[in-house]
Amino acid sequence: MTAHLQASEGSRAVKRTIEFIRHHRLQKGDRLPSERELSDRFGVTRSSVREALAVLDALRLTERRPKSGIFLRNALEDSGLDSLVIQANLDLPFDERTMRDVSEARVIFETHAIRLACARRTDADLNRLRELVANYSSRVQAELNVANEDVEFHLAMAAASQNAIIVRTLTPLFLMSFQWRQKYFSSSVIRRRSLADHQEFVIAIADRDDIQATALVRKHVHSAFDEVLALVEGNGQPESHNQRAGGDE
Amino acid sequence: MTAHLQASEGSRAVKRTIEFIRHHRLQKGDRLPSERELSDRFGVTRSSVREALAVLDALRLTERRPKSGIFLRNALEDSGLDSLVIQANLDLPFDERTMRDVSEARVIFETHAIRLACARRTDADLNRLRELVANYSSRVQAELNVANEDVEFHLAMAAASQNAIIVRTLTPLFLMSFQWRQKYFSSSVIRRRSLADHQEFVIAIADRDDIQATALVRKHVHSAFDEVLALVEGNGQPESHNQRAGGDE
DNA sequence: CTACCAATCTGGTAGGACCAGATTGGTGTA
DNA sequence: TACACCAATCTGGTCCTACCAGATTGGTAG
Repeated sequence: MTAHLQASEGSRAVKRTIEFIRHHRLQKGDRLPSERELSDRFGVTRSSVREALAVLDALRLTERRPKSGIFLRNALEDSGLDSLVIQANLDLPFDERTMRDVSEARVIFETHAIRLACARRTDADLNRLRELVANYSSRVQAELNVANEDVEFHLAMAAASQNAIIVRTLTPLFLMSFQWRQKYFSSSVIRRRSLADHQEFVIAIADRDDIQATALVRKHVHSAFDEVLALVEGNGQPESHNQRAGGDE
Repeated sequence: MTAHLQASEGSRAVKRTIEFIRHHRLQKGDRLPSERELSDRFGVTRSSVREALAVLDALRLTERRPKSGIFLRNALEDSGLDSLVIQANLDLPFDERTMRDVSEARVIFETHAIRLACARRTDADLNRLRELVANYSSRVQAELNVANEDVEFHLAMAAASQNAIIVRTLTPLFLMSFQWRQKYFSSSVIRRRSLADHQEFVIAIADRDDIQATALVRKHVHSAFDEVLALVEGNGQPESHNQRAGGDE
């Protein structure tokens, strides 16, 4: 449901193009090879390349100038958050700096989301959170992975802030870390600890206790980040790595 | 440089598809017409439709299931922030609720960005901010629009937080409001007031005075939001409006 | 050295073709 | 009547070819 089981040629082209940009250290304003050359280089049709470029355009990474060429609008590091989700889905690695920034941003954003949730949450929000915790709990007892359910719960908390933009901001931060999350929750101990945290979250939000709630965020996210950082350690830098980038097939 | 002067068929197809989703009130899980039907309906080639769908896929709005169909992955309101930028570029309107959420989110995010900037800003950051203010000032005196320069300055402040994710989060919030910004800064009085604010920002950041800096954010953004809301007032709700949706040309 | 023009290159768009799995509706059987 | 099965149809995925017209460029004439 989350991972693209069989990557389409379009997705491949996106990945290859991003790798190309990284490999050649292209900077803002630099020009990419023409569509025809990229299609040769990647071994796919120009149609597929064009689909990929449409995506990169939407992510504000490239700019296609008619009758002229394809140019880098922003450095890879300056594109939108959604591009991080895509890079994650394509198994492109992140550097530690990015992960650290994501963690910090998540604490900040989620802290405020929770604070607002404490002030504005409706009874419906509360019921939904309780449902999610119940479901989470049953999955934990069944020794199932709860990576999806964890995201669901945290987004539901964010939704209780009644601010859709905050939810839409947190979403990519969760999605881009889905793979780490998957590994993270493979531990039964961690699943149980996480469940306990979630239960505390619900209590705090029910009591509108934003002091307790925000403290929980810090604890919850930081402990998770430490674990994840240990897991991902040694996965490789963003530069010059060829992780499963062998032949065309 | 910002607005696409002549929309490509691919962009048109994106716009038409979003309008289709809105018009038919499609919800998460609903199925869209086939590519071939959309291409008929929009009067463009399937290639163009496919480019558009690739974009909508990247924005996590749709999901293409091979040999089956195109389905809505999320409601329009739940897609990523980048989709808001695209909607803004396509002249698709936002409802007041969204604008209010954006304003609130911007205050929250930017407040934290400034706080971090006060703590972490380097001398280089400070120099850059001063350069930008100088440029801003000269443009104000020349009675030029400073919509671009305003975004530049605020993003530079965010960059001084040394957290790239925060910058990448604020970017779409600025970009999606570029049109309002354009109108907003058409007033000479507002340009001067904004310049004064910016100068105060630099002083606060130079002194690492996060109390003053965060207070400035609130004042700066709120006053701007009020003005903008007045400007946009009566632009129409997100439903059933046909703002310049007449003939094909 | 400069001005100018034509060959070339580039993105944009159209249209057609084939593949193979998903879907569906009708048929024949129990 | 109800169910199982199969073939026609539909769908997304990919490839290929062909034009168009503006941007670019390299060589040539002045």
